[in-house]
Amino acid sequence: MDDQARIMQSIGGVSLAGHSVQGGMALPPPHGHDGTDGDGRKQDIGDILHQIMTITDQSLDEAQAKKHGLNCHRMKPALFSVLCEIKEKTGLSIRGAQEEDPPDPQLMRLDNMLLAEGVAGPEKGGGSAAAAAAAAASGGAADNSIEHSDYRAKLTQIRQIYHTELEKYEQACNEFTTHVMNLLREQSRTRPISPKEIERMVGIIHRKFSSIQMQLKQSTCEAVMILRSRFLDARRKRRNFSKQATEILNEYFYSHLSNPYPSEEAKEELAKKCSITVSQVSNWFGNKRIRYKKNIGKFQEEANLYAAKTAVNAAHAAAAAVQNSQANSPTTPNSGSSGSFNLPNSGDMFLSMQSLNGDSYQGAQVGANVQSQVDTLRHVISQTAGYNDALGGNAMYSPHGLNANGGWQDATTPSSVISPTEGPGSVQSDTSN
DNA sequence: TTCGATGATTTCTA
DNA sequence: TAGAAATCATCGAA
Repeated sequence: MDDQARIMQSIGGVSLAGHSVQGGMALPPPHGHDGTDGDGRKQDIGDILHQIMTITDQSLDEAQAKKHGLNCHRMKPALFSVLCEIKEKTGLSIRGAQEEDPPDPQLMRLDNMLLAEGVAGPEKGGGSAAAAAAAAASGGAADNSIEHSDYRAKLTQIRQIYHTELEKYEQACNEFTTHVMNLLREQSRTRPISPKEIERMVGIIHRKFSSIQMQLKQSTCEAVMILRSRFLDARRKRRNFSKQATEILNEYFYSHLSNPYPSEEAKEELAKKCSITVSQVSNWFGNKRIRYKKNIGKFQEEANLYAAKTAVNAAHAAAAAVQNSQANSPTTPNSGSSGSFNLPNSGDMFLSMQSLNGDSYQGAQVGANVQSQVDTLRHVISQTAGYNDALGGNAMYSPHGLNANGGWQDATTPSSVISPTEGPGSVQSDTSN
């Protein structure tokens, strides 16, 4: 029987983890032996194994001394090789089951979401894209910009916490990995630990830490989702438009009552003037049309007010234009551009002014009529608490813009439409009473 | 706290 | 796709 076989026998004799060691092993020749003293070697191996098995029962100093003795033992390299082979074989079967984990789809989803929200990946304005999308959905302007910046600030906060925690985890992971590797390297001198095994151990540690990271990512995603939903919910938190904005919108509405459908350009202009968005202008006109139609009586007073207001403005503009016209070319009052009305609110107003006396305005006649209207209106405004009182039951405006079907008449047929901005004419006759 | 006003959203239609 | 109509949700005055 050769050395190898004898070692096998001995190992088998102590039931070393029940492993049967097969295959050729290149065992180094035992120190100081020529391979003939079989009983002596058997005794040696028996001693070594006995020492190994009883090492836990010994005191630390004693064990250290024994350990040193074992390390120096002539049979140590042979036993070490056997253990290495056993470990290699058992390790392979374990590795086979554990290696090459497919990427976790949940982790991928989390990563993608964090990237999309601007939490993970390079700094790109703290998820400004997401915030902008949400802001666009909300259609807000000034107020939303506040909410937008608030959203960004909170997202930046989440991003900072996420990165700090991630860094902490990575640092802890690296420290722990280094520590374990050092320990394993240290231990590899006394027990068989292959570099592959160390690698595997590192992999296990990394997997453990990435599961912790996943929890962090999950929590971050939840935080972002909550923030996002709160931000989007804020869309419903409306704020009333400023008084000025409402006035501008109302002026347009009542001066275009025959066809209160502003064009895209007009909407943009109004949005600009009112510091709101085009969609808010659209909403406002949508609401206004519906509510006006539903309760015309209720809006009568408002209509009167705005009609008068528009009339005053128009009259001012007209008077100024006439004055200019007269100053520039007294002999030809209606020559050039100054002869025609350049009203701030064109459309109905222009039409109503044209039809004020049945004919279109010309030259000095315009000046006289308009000035008279202005004076009358000024008088009414100064003498009365409000148009309603002054006008009594004689409404200066009646909602002729609506047709029998409840819809607005087509703006392309203004001749059949009596605009509310006929106000000046009506006012003149009404107040003259 | 109530209630009307009002901005926003949703659903439907032409 | 714009607009009508219904509805929701909030604001703000009483």
